[in-house]
Amino acid sequence: MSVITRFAPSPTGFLHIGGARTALFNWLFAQHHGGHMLLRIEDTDRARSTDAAVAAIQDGLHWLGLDWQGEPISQFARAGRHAEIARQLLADGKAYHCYCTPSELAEMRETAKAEGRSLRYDGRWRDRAPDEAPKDAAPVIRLKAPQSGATVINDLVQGEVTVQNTEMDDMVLLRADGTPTYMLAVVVDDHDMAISHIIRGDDHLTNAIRQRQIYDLMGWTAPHFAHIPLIHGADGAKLSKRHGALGVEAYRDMGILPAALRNYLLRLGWSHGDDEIIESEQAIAWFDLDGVGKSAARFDIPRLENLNSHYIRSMDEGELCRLLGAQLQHSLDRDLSPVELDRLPLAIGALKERAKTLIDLADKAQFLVAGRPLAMEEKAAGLLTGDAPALLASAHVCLQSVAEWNLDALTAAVRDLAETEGLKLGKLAQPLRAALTGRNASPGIFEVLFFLGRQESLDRISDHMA
RNA sequence: GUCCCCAUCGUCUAGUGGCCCAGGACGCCGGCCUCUCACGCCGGAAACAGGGGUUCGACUCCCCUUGGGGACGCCA
Repeated sequence: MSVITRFAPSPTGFLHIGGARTALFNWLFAQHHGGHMLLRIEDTDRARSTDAAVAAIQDGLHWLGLDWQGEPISQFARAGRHAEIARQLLADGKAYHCYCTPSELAEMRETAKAEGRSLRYDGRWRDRAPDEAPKDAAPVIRLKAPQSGATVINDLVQGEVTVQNTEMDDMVLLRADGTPTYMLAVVVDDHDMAISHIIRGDDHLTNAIRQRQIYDLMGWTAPHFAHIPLIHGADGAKLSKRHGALGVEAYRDMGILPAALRNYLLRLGWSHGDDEIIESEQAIAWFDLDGVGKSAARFDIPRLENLNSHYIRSMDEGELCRLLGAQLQHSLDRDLSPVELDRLPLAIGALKERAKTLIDLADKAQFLVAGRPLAMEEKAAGLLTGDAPALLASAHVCLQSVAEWNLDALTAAVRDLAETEGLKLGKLAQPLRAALTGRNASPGIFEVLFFLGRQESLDRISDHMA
């Protein structure tokens, strides 16, 4: 049997981080087994579905590097097929018309709550004769669910889950307006699309029991279920808007790399021994459902940033330069000059060791594109007091005479100067750093001189010498 | 309220009855390296929710309690 999974978001917003992980697991599982993933948009709630959300979800998936087979499938477009199944169930005596009004149902729930029972529909139309139906009311179609025994699913993550049928009511399949409910639509679509494995959040666990009843009554073989635990916010509560960054594009904007987010999301709820750094190719080879844990995980930004810094350091430098250039242009709100552009590949190796995010990287590259006179940070300004200006004047003279502006020559020149002045290197390096970068922390001072070039370096030094 | 699920360091987790007075990673603390900041390296503090069983032996199996989460819509 070939493996076909599906990612089935409802288009009511961006690609939620939890949804992203669900998509990743579906994708990985399909890839691992040589199958493929389908994308189905659960848009049967017309009032809440938007095209913008559909686009945002696809963008998010693309950015994350997850692909699916064929065109996205609109669930709403298949409403006719769903209704057909509902009518078939009705004709077979496995479903029935129910004429309860919304207020009647609300009342039912309240009474049940007051009496401490579960909030279920009481099945009052289940066995009524058709001629008792009110003339002017449109009915819904409800499933005639089994009333005794139990319904069981063998979940690939959660194990065997059993619910007594007395705990469940007759769910609505088709609304009074003839449109299908989610519960019916998922089952029909998953069946028609030949989905072999349903991998989704465990908030759907009890839904799986209800869906199982439909499969059984239709005489269909149910797919394998795998309900993965939810992701919680850093405070342990359910992830919500109050926790800030939620959509994958928010992480992109924070300067997180797709590879890092993938690795992070993978390790949230799934493990392979003590392995931490797992790139996609390895993940595909290793991923399986038995590595998925059963308990919810909290989202931890420092951990994500740590992984991100790893991927920043290990990614192709040319590609990283391109990302850095784009980020710099964005924050500067101007194009980079050819001279500035040329500094990027020189400095990228030193810069990437120090960055946790792309934003961070651009910030640390700031001195490469800053105009004179340099804006001084407070701690840098402090390094330029006392005999620093005089020291810088000596440095200016010394550096002016450097024949070849390369790392070796610059290292030798600065070290020699420190020695002749009788100073520890730090005494000279810090004022130089301040003058050259406007900060008290940067890549090594010889490198900074090299990246900036002779003219720019001398100019920046002269701005602060006595 | 009813039903379902879950429970190892602050966080993510390894652990499938003896290999565990519990291992790794992030974070944190200390040190080394050092022109600063990072990187890297070395070291440290830090957990089996509680109580009963089962067993020669429980982190591992069973039960209860507690705590957390989820579901109870003509939403998905």
